[in-house]
Amino acid sequence: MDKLPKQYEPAEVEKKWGAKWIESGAFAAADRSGKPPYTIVIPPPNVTGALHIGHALNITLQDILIRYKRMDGFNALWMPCTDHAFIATQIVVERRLMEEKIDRRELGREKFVERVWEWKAESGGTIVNQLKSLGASCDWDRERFTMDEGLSRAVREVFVSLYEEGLIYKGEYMINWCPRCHTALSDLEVEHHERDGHMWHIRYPLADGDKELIIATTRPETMLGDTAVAVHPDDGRYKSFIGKSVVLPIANRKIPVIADEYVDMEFGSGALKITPAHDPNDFIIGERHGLERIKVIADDGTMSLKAGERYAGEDRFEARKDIVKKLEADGLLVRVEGHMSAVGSCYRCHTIVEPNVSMQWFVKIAPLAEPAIKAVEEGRVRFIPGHWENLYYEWMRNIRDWCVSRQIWWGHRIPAWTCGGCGEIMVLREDPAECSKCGGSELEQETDVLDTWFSSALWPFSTLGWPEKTEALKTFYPTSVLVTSFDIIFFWVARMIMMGLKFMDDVPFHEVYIHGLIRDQDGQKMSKSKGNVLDPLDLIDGVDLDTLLEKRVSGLMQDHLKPRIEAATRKQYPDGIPAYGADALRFTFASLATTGRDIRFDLGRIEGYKNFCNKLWNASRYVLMNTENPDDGDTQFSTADRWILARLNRTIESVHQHFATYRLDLAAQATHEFTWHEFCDWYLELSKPVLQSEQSSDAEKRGTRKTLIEVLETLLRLLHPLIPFVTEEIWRELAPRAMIDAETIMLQPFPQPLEAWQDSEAESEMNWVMQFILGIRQIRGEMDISPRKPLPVLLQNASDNDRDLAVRHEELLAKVGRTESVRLLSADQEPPPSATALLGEMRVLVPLEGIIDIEAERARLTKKQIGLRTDLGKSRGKLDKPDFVNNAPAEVVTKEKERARELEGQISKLREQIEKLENLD
RNA sequence: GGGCGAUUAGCUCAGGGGUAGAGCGCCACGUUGACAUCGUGGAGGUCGGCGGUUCGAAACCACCAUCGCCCACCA
Repeated sequence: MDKLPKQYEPAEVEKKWGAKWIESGAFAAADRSGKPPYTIVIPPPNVTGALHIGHALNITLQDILIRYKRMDGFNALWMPCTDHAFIATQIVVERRLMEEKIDRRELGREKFVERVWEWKAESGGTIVNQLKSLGASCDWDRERFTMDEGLSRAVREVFVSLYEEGLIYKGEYMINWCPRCHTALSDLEVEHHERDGHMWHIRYPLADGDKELIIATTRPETMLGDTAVAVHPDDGRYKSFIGKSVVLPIANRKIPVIADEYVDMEFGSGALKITPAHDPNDFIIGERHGLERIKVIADDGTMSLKAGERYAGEDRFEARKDIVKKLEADGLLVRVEGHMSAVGSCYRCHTIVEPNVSMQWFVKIAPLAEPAIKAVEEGRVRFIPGHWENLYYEWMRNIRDWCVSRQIWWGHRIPAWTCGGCGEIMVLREDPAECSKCGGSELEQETDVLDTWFSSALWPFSTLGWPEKTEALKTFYPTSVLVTSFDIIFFWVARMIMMGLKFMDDVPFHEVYIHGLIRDQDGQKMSKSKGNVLDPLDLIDGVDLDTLLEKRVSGLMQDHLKPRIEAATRKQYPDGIPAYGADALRFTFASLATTGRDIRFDLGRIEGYKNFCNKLWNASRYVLMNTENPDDGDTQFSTADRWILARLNRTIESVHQHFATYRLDLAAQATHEFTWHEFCDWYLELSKPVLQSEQSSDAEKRGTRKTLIEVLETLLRLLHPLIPFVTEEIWRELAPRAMIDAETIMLQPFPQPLEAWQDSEAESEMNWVMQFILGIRQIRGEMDISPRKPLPVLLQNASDNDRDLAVRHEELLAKVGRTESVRLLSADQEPPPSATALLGEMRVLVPLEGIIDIEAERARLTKKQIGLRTDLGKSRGKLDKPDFVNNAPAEVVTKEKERARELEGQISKLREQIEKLENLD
């Protein structure tokens, strides 16, 4: 076989098949067998750069499922897409512009957006290449981008319909404002982190008289915007204050003391400053009491003119310091204490967000949430694992209106126009030429864009052509399963369910398979700023240390982290990362995709699975070498032949089951176990005596050759979804020997269990052979006998069945177990001193003379005996208890009794054997 | 303040009311015509703690501890 090198080299094979598959059109959805459609829509990766290893996991799991279903005959569609990821992408491009010393504002909106499109082309290309390297069998001809024409039309259609229905409204409300990104954020886009802060206690003197209220605050700078102080109406301490005024320090404004039940009497002094323009609660209280909203912090995070000349233009955190100083100087600061509080920050740039009152667009969400909750309750959408449903319910039942407008440039522009003449606001499907009310032509389009998740929410149907009633939409909606990680259940999954139900009148998918998040070896979440990200391509192709270092420290927001990241990287990958190949990476992902939440990525495992690919490769070389000249004469199948088919059959059954329950880890485990430990370790070894022996007939040889081909060919198909490249490469060589003429394994049927392969008789017979050989090996291994030395073996107390099997499998025992001879002892024959293995009631004896250290054998048997005694003790302990015998199921009791009896038998046989050895001294 | 998850061999993780598992690592032996990216054998765990249910718990229940995560307007 000069064609197949001794070692599997993934690089070339993967490159070759990656290209061929795409050319062949095998990835395209097609009704090939009349089975129903099976659809997965990809969670669209952001066009912010390259995919990290978490994406690679997500992609791999989907590809495994889609390849499985495609082979299984379904009309399998995997929709590829990328997401414009508004803020994230805008930040990336802004940063690149900064490197060129260009400010986005100087460039202007139009030019800036052009630059983003350029970036999108580059980044989108990188991503698609990464996907292809992983073997992702997306239907590439259908590839979409959230901002392409069709999807943008869908966005607009949805926006306008919701507006017409009154489910979208514009208004001035409290929102989260990112002073760096200069945009509103939805509640979800704000991350809360506990931070060390302070609580300042400040005197607010009453306007009349010498009394005062003590106010506690964590944000003194907002006091400049206070328009009231609130106390609880039932608070005896302050009843007399209600309706009076206090003088707001520094600002020297009079503000009223109001009563509101929101105030917690127990907390602090029981008096609360009210800043309706900069605190969500105060905003609500302010609405209740008709309070003025004074916006003292401007959109860029500096103090506004309304904060007074002294502070205007000063950064909000600087102003905080200055205000505290001033209060202290004026004797108005009572005390300061340390205080931990959860501070919100922008999920993209981590700037601390400012609660701000602002004119924004909102989606009225409750009417959409209700049916979405019901869909999950009724099981029309099922989460896997199921406990994620709790999280979904929790959020959906407390959901608040969704702020969807963003003050940035990159994204779907809101289709609303304001007439300069009459002020009419129009929300339209088509760009208007004139005002619908006054006919004026001075129309100004809304500058805001939509939350990126607005378009993602439509993804399952917008990508299939909606609002057109396309054939694709009819065929593939609702999709089958959504594969994603838990962190976007709210952002994306919930919103897709809501929008799908609203606009398609059906759920967008039936199942949501939630997989874990990949963490690094220390359990840390992978992130660019931690410098612990891994590029899937670096695992596939390998990377040297210098390149890896360069990748990890370039484009870092915080330079001071560089040395630490460098040191950690050098320590963990002193020689860079070797090339493992895509199959090894995929198999690793599959085997790590357990039900838990986190996945610690462990290089040890990927190395093991690279070896697995090599093992399969070499097993295949063996099969190919031994099946070169097939002929179609008579065949006779050995027990081993029947056994391996029976084992294969069981493996196929379990793989189907594991795929159905999304336990790809178990599917990987089952195939790994079969391939390595049954097919390679046993069957290939058992096939050698047959193929190499002069004694075996041509029919027997044909039987074994045929089985080798049949098992391997089936196994390749079974493994293909997990490790597509290496299986395809081998399969192409092997297929002609299996009389299969086809271009690709990808479209071959996925193996099905066959009744004809079931064979429990062969399984128990082979079990005997294997136990026999294992016994001999154990003696060999523990007695330090060379594996090459053939051993004479004597059988004592053999049953008829034992005799039968020993004769029938003499050849296997000789070649695989390396026995020199196997002789039966009759009942009255006294065996020579021997090393012993037990096989049921039979003793397998290896005469010691000249071979074995008697003392060592005695020690070995004694040790074994102690182990068995411990087990027997436990077993008897159970059987001696009447409670057990009376209450446990009869079946269990019987089994336990049998077990005890067997242990007793084995112990006594060992004892006799030990005694014999002792008598030799 | 609510909620979720995890805790099993040195490491990474499966499992699951009746005999404690895998891979890697470790020790010993071994270049037999698929594979040294390998083979054979071996060592290694009172399954986080304390109770409860049960004939029987590592598994089920309650509580606790540790770690991780999500949600949350107590200033």
